[in-house]
Amino acid sequence: MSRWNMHPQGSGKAVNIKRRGYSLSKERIVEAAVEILDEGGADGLTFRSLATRLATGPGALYWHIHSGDDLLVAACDAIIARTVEACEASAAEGMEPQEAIRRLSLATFDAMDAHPWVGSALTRAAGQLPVVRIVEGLGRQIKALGVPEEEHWMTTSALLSFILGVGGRNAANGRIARVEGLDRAEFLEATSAAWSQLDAELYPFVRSMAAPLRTHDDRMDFLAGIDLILQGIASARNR
Amino acid sequence: MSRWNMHPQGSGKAVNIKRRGYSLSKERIVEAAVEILDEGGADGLTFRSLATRLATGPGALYWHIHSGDDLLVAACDAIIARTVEACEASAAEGMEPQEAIRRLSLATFDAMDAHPWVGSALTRAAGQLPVVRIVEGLGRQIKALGVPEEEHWMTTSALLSFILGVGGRNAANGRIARVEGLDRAEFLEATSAAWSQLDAELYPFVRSMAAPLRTHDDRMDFLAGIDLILQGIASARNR
DNA sequence: AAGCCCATGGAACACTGTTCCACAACTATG
DNA sequence: CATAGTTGTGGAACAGTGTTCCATGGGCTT
Repeated sequence: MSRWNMHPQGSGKAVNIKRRGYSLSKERIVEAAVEILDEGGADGLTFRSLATRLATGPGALYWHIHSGDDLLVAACDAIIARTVEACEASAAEGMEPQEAIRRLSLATFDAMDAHPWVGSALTRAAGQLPVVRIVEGLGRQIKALGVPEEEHWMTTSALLSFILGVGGRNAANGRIARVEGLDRAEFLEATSAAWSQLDAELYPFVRSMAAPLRTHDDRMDFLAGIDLILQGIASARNR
Repeated sequence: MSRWNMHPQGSGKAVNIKRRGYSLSKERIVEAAVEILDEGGADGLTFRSLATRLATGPGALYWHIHSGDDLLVAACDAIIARTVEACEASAAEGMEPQEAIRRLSLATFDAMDAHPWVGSALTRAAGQLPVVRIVEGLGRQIKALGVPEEEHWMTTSALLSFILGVGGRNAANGRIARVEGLDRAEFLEATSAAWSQLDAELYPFVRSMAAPLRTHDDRMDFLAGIDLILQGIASARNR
């Protein structure tokens, strides 16, 4: 049931300083978790590594956090919350819905690019707060776009799936590259090399993508994908 | 480096019967892995459970499989290979590219629906054989659609991201439901209930989606999303 | 028949998430 | 001010994981 609790801070009462010079709190734990995730990816975050960084034992963490999933969702939400907030704060008054969707999507992409673990965490946090924040931002604009009500969910869901799909893919790439000890360029180079050696009869298209893969721009492709969907929405309206 | 090996069967020479009445082989191991995955989800597959089912020890498996990732990718490919193959076999001669894309996408969706673990495995197998199979199928049709060459990768990638996004999301839902001990209907009910209790000021849109969420059809929404992208592609061509 | 090598499967290692509990530190009460 | 109670702590222990290692067995070649 705790999975369905949408309010990550709990009752959030003030806590006093304890023996270690500062006390544990969900905020402080999540903050440390984000640092570890940024440094070592999702595989680097364990209750041991987190406890070590906070100079405590694993058991103490469970007083504030109910499970590993809970921790990951909270860390994810720490990033997404500030991303969505910053995006809304900088939104102009009379902005076109399409432009607002582009901005929110790009902001999410950039957040997942800066913190690759967010991509996979978001997928695993289906229905949880961080996803809710994004859906809310997208959905309002879909509504403003004049999409018929019975298509609100389908349309929003399509955008969300695309965004999470890209994020998940990038996260997976990052994870593999990290395990393999490669940086992004080397990883693309390796994939490209593997693709160019595929059977020419069976995989002509993928082979022909080996070269473009090396130089393509993830961010531009992402935005182009968003525009594809937005155009699809627009053309569905004008029929 | 083994990660880049695109040929899952290795040299694949015939193997003779050994002491257990039948010998281990990558095919047989993968077959057992798929059974375990179908029964218990991704969390149910461990080298121990697999070894037990095959009446051997974990060490023996490593002679045929190089790592857990390797195992998951091979299992995933076993499903995707036959899915793509069946789809191509049933494709009519003069079929419209759009229709071919719809069919391949739906076939992939249905495969991920029948084997929910495939959704997450596919994401983690970025650039590997199973993804290559899907990209090849999509890409050919994109080409047939007359999309300009410099947009081939972006367009194919957009479709792929959407498909993997949906699959990943469904897989995550399934995983959570399994952990929580819920079936699909109960899971949707729980999510819907949680959404309807969100702050009305902060999340009006998500709240309004609580009801539709309960009755929506994943498969129809998926297909509608594909059509959105296809329409986007078409309208980009006619400008 | 001897030797060889592929393949096997069990033990061991270093890790994981999670639970448990003795105990410390702060708060409220008599 | 002493005492009792509550909240929080952190280390130990449990059951499990992926992976490596290696003594041993089976079948093939010479």
